[in-house]
Amino acid sequence: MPRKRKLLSQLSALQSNSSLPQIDALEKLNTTPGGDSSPKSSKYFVTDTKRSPRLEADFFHQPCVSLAKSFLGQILVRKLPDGRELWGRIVETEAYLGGEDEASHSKGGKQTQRNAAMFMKPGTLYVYQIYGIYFCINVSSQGEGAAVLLRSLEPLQGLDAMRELRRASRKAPSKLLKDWQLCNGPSRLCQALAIDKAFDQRDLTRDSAIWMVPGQEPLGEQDVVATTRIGIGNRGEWAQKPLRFYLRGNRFVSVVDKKTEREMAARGHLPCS
DNA sequence: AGAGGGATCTTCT
DNA sequence: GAAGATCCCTCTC
Repeated sequence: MPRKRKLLSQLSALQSNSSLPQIDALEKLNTTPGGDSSPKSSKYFVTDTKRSPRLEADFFHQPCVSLAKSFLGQILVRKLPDGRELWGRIVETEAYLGGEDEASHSKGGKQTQRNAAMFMKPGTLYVYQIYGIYFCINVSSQGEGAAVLLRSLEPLQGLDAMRELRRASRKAPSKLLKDWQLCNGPSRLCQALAIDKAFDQRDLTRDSAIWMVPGQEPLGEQDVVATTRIGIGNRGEWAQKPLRFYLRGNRFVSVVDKKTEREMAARGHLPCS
C-alpha cells in the first residue's frame, strides 16, 4: 500500500503542476508551420533544430539585474549526447554585478583565468567548480564582469534522466528524489542537467548541447520576489542587497523568503494564484 | 524543522 | 595555506 500511495501522490503532483499546459504550448512551437499536429512521429521534427525558438543575442544584452529577472520563466534546454533533451523552467536567479559588488567573483573588475567568461559577451556561460565537488552555472550579462547565477529550475521534460543523473552523483543509495528536489539549487541543477566545467565559456546562442527557449514569463512585479543572495556571508552592504530573484509561490525554488513575501503582501502585492 | 559538520580541490594570496 | 555563489547526512528537539 505504501507503493500505491506513492503513485497516487505522484499523480496528484503531476495534475497540480501548473506548467503542464505550457509543455503542450511549447511543443507546438516546435512544429513546422502548417505541419500536422503530431510532431513526435515526424522524422522532420526530430532532425529540425532550426525551428526551435532559441533565445538570441539581443535577449542577453541586458543589464545584469534586468537579465536576472528576465530569465525567470524562460526555459533552459540541455541536449544529452544520446539526443535526449532535458527541459527546465528557470524559477530562481541571482545577479552578480562585478566591480563594486563584493560578493562577485569579478569584484574590483579583476579578471582571472577562472572568471574570464564573466567578461565575455552576454550569453556566454560561466561554469565554475565550488567546494571541490560541485558546479555552478552563470550566464554573462551586459556590464563589465557581470553575470547571472542560475539557482533553480522547474523540471519540465526528461525528469527520469535528471533523477538518474542526480542519484548517480551521490555515494549512499537513497530514495528516489521527488520532482521538486531535482533542480532546486545551483549545483543540483548542474547535476540534473550534466553540466560541468566543460561548459565554461560556451555560447548559449550557438551551442548545440545547451540553449534557452522562451517560456511563460511572470505576469508582473507581484510575481517576482527580490531578496538577498544565498551563501555569500553576512559581511558588508552587498550581502544585504536584493539581488536574488524568484517566482513567488513556486515550489521548485531552493530558498523561500517568507518575511519579504509578507512585506510585499502588506504593500498590497498579493500573490496571484 | 533546524543545526552542525564533512566532503574535496581549484583558485588566488 | 585558506577560503569558497553547496550539498548531504546525522543528530537533536
